Amino acid sequence: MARIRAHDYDDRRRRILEIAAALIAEHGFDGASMSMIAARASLSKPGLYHYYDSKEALLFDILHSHLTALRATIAAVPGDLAPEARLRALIQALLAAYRDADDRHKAQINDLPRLPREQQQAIKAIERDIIAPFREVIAALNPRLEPHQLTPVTMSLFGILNWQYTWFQASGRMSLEDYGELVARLFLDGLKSLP
Amino acid sequence: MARIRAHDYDDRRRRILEIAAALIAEHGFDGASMSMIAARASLSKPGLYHYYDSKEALLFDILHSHLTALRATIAAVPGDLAPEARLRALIQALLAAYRDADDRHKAQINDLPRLPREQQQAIKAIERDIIAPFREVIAALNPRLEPHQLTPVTMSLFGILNWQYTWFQASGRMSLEDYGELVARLFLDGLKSLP
DNA sequence: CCTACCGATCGGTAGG
DNA sequence: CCTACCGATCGGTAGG
Repeated sequence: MARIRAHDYDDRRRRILEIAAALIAEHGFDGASMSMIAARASLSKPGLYHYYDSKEALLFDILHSHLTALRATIAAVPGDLAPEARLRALIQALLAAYRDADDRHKAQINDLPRLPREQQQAIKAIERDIIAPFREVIAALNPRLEPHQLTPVTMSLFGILNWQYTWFQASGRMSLEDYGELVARLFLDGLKSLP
Repeated sequence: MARIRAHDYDDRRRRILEIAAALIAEHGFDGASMSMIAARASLSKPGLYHYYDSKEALLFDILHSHLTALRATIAAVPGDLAPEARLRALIQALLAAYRDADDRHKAQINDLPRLPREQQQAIKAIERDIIAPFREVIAALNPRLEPHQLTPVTMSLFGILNWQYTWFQASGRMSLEDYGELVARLFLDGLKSLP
């Protein structure tokens, strides 16, 4: 028989996830203890374990929910745009989804290897789903690119986008949308002149 | 009185540093224990502490020696080249220095926040020395760029270069030099057409 | 330079 | 008897 759960169980779980992501981003997966996470969530440690069976399950949920949301955002970008407009829209969608997700993004980059192999592969499969639309529109934008160049070119764009969290300041003189437009121009004009 | 040290003290220390960088890259700073590092280096734990006074000192030496070497490589790039040739040379120099330095690079990206504030700032100062020549040549290549655009454009290039370790396979069909040339073309042609 | 340890804290779970 | 926790402590291991 199914357990009865508090009516706000899902909300509480989500709140714990966000608190844990912030602490893991700050201290690393091993440095952020379940005690710290529990304390920050105003829970006892057994109370925390009521929501997540293990520290590993918590990390998996952080990464899985983050990447699932990114994938949904990318999948929602209209497919019938012209290639150039579509790449702009994909770049803006990804940057917008990264907004306020620095903690999860950092956990993804730093702590994915802390998960067991099968869970890592589940996460990496979602990463590939996110990359695929970019790869396809890049191939459409420059048909001269040879297959073995497509991954390096696509990953160059992801380098730009995934590195942004290390230096971008929302308080600076450039908005994230402006940066998306800058990246789109930089990359599109460079791409056109390849190889 | 100064202790007498083994004639190969510095070599042994360097070997420990490389072993430690590999283990920290694999397991994270907190996940790589001093016992693991000692065992891998065929040392007892107190033996390891003969070479490094603390785990923190070991991490600092990994990052400091890595970034000092990068800075020297960048500083050795001729200053009298034309801007376009100079940017190509800077890109190739940085990628060449990253070769076989994935462990140190990963430690830099993931574990810098594990150091105390002052040591972090010492490392970040070297990072700025590495970035500065890129910034200057980018400004020379496109004088239309406004000051507040210079950091985003420069960091876009560093995103490309610093992300490379996550996907690049030396065994693939593209060499690191070829990738450097691809990045130079992509970035230079994009840069010219900004803003 | 070793074995043998320490104070503390880890992730996880017992009884109530 | 249930769920939803608590205070206390488990076996192991961390850095030193």
